[in-house]
Amino acid sequence: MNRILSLKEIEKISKALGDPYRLKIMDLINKQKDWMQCGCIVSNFELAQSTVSHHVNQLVDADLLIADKDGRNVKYHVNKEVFSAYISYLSHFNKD
Amino acid sequence: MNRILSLKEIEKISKALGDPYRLKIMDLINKQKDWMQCGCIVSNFELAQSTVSHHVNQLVDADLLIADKDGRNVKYHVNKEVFSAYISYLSHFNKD
DNA sequence: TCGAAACATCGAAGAATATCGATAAATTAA
DNA sequence: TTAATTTATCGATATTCTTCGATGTTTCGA
Repeated sequence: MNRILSLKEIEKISKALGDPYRLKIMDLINKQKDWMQCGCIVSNFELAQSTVSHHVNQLVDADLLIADKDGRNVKYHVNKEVFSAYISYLSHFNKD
Repeated sequence: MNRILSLKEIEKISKALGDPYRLKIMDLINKQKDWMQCGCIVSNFELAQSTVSHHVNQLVDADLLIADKDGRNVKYHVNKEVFSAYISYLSHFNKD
């Protein structure tokens, strides 16, 4: 049922989460009911559009976000399955 | 009961886990029954002693490892409490 | 006391990442 | 078709990270 992540994927996910803006972007998208548009993210930070695009891309690359292209917009939502798998990996360090 | 981590701490932990060597070091220490000595870690990788020391320090800095100084040795063990708190934070992204 | 052992720290080189402005590509609206 | 909108990409620069060898510090053993 649960997807198993490789060490390389764990590394990529961790790296993606290791930045304050990316953490806040995740939070922002997670707070939305369904999805969130990229332009809306840009307006939340004092960063250039290209920089936000770069950050979001890293989150998509790490499979933490799923991008749905819709016309000229892109909508994002959190990949819960991957978070579960990540948590599952981390749980090894949690057990007695 | 569960410790609450700040965003800054979450970032630091994620960053600490975002490196293949550090992930393997965590694994190595976690597999030990009680604790692990630093020299033993060095012998597991093709890295200079100073580099391993640097990596281990980042893990200690992020509070993922607890260091017990014992004479001229240092013994490490996993900080399960912090892992619990980290997992607890990540669980926000996991809920429906 | 002196030398060896175990880690830490320092300084430097190279690699990777973050950030920006400019521009490109795709799509919608007029 | 043209102009505007949304996002992606590119090239450049600044910062941060990784890694090493050399050296420092502390502690143990002879």
